[in-house]
Amino acid sequence: MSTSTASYHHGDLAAALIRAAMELLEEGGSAALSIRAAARRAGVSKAAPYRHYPDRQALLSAVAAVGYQELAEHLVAAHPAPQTAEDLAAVAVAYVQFALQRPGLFRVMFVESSDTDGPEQAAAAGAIHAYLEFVVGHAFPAVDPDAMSTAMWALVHGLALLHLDGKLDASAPGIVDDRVRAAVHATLTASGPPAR
Amino acid sequence: MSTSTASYHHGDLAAALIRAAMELLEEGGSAALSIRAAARRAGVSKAAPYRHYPDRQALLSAVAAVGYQELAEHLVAAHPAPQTAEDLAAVAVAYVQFALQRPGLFRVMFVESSDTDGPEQAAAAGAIHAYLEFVVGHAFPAVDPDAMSTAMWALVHGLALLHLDGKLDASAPGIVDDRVRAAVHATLTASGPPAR
DNA sequence: TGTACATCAGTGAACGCGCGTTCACTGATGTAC
DNA sequence: TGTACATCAGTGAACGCGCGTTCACTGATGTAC
Repeated sequence: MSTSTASYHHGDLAAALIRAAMELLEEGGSAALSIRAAARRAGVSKAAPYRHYPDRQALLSAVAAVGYQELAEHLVAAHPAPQTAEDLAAVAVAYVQFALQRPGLFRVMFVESSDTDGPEQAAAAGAIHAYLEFVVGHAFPAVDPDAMSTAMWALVHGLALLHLDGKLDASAPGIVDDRVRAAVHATLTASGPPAR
Repeated sequence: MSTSTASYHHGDLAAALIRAAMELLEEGGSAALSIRAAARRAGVSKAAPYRHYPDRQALLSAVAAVGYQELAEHLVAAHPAPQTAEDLAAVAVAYVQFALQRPGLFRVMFVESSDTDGPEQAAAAGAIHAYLEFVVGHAFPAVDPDAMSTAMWALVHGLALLHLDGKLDASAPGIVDDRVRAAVHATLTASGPPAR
């Protein structure tokens, strides 16, 4: 818990606070992430964080920024250059698994922001969208690539949150993966509406 | 604000508290919904709500139950018996609009529950899924109806939350509707993955 | 190489806040006879 | 029809909580000369 040198000056409090905040998020959800709790966990006084973050929202934003970074890495790791529907499904599974494994972080990234999401947040969201557009466009040349990639993002995002919020059964790990894959395939292999 | 008879006994505090809670939700989001605030708004002492709801969570659950009812009515009103892709898109638009018009309520219904969601909540979620399955199954006989309806739900749910959380532009009302319709059509008219 | 001093990153006490919840209570209601 | 009494739905004061944030402060660091 303590750094190598137990000095008066912490050394890298800014980063330590983000780390502490992430841990709090994993343990107690976003409600558990307070400036005071982060300070406590970093072994520092209640007021110390204000040297690095002007207010609570700033800390939240910083955490979210790191989260976006990690999500991006996680997606790329699932499949660097998806070509087929299976590849795409693997990326989708990765997205949902990220949310399920780090629900607090995921919520801070996507659900807590609305009010004061800085340019970082907006850029990160744009990056995700752009990445999906690229990936979907390559793997799946649809009639309307923009609509298709938006749909894909909404699909995985919706699956993530419905599982997270207990609206879809996520009790066993395999179930979720299968459901995500099935949903992606059902979406991609639809054959058009019936005659009217 | 006051009921017809300004008596010591309220008359129907249980319902009045739900109404008050809904208003608070519209105005300040779920964070603004406290037992105390609801009591205040209903013109009653802080302790009075405990005659009707054992704790905060119980009030939240009651509010969510009403919300599910209203969402169901809203969807049916959009189209009683969807047959075509357009009909389905109309229902999808209704779902997203419900979320955008009543964000606080929508969040309580879907995002606040996880811990202690009673059987009501589970039943309501099941009802939504069943309704979608019925609707999607009739309008769109896919290979895997269950996967297709799950995908549809996740799609609209994801669209709702991405707009709600500012990840997709929702500044003008028409934009959202168009985007939802485009996403639904892109999903339903996909023509299968490219050869591999 | 040594010292004076500015700057920086912490401390700890305090402010005021709204919250959930409990408690002994009291006024209103309605029912048994 | 009238009265005694049980029950019910409120009151208001109080508990303890953790929070965000501010403030004057002090110890550590590093730089100019």
